Amino acid sequence: MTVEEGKQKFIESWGKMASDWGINRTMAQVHALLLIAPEPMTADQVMEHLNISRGNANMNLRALLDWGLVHKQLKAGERKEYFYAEKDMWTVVRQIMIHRKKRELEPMLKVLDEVANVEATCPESESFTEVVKDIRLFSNKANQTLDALIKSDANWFTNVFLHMVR
Amino acid sequence: MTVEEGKQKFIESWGKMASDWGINRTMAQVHALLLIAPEPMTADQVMEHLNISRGNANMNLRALLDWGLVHKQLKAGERKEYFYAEKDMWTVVRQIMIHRKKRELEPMLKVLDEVANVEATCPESESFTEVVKDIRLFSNKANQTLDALIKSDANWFTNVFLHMVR
DNA sequence: CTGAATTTTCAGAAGTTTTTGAAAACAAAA
DNA sequence: TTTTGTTTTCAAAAACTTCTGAAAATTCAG
Repeated sequence: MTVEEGKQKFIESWGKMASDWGINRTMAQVHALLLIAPEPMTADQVMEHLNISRGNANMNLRALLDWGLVHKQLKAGERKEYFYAEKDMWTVVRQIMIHRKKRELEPMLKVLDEVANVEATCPESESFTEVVKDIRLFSNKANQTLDALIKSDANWFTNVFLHMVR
Repeated sequence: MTVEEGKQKFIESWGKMASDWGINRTMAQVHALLLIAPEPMTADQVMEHLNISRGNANMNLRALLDWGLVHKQLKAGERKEYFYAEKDMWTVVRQIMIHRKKRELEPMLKVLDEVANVEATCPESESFTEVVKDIRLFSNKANQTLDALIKSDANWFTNVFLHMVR
């Protein structure tokens, strides 16, 4: 396999995996492209390399900036913006956790809190309140774990792994 | 809020969250419905409750069985199949981990292995092989952690949490 | 077997998400 | 101020996913 083929394959499969995870395929491909680029790239280079339109490139670069997975670089004397990816995997994962926790886990917790206050009068509702209580407990634990995880450093992962298999 | 409103809200937001995670919204709603149902339900009851077609109900019940999140129950003297949800949250999460690890993480690991063997001749490919090596290390660690996690019991979560915030 | 109840399938319809590309907005240089 | 290079926006088109419903297949009791 040549380097070019390898890059191609990497970008493709990074995009595929991301779309399984509810993340736009193109956004992930742009990320992958910048991850393996030796130098920061312009929007035009991204468009050309991935064969996507200007609008698409712009939107996804913007989203990646917003997620903190890509950064801007301005070169002195140039008007074009250059983009480069955050390459530290631990930081990448942390940014994704922050973003998705806020967007997805927190609203769910809010609903669980609301719904837990249902008057459990009829016996028919027993099952409901019990399941909700259970999920609520679990989700709160997940939320706290994520909080701690986000604050921790790259070694945490290894530490937990060792702790777990021990 | 009445019990009925609560159930409604729960089903809706469970579906919403799932679709953020690349899981079919209806599949998650069927799961939510069965989670809070006091008794096993037939396909007809599911259809009626969620206002979906027979085909849709059938497909999603099938998928849930396949993911191990819902089980079948046959009642003596009845031809209809009854369905009930796996209610233990730890088991639910474990089943999801097993399924997604196989479908999503493992193919990525395979690609990373292949791609890591690219001949790093030109200096241009330095950046590529380095990033790939990094991601590969990280993903393998994640994979091992998941394996251990899948084998472990419900207390693991609490244990790790205590270990982490300590 | 036969026939009624039930489940499964799948082609086309409906719905949703992503992409395009041209026009508008913006920003720096002349 | 005007020109030129660059980024942003957004309505419409394309692509993709999910859902429907009727027909086919299956299952089981009689």
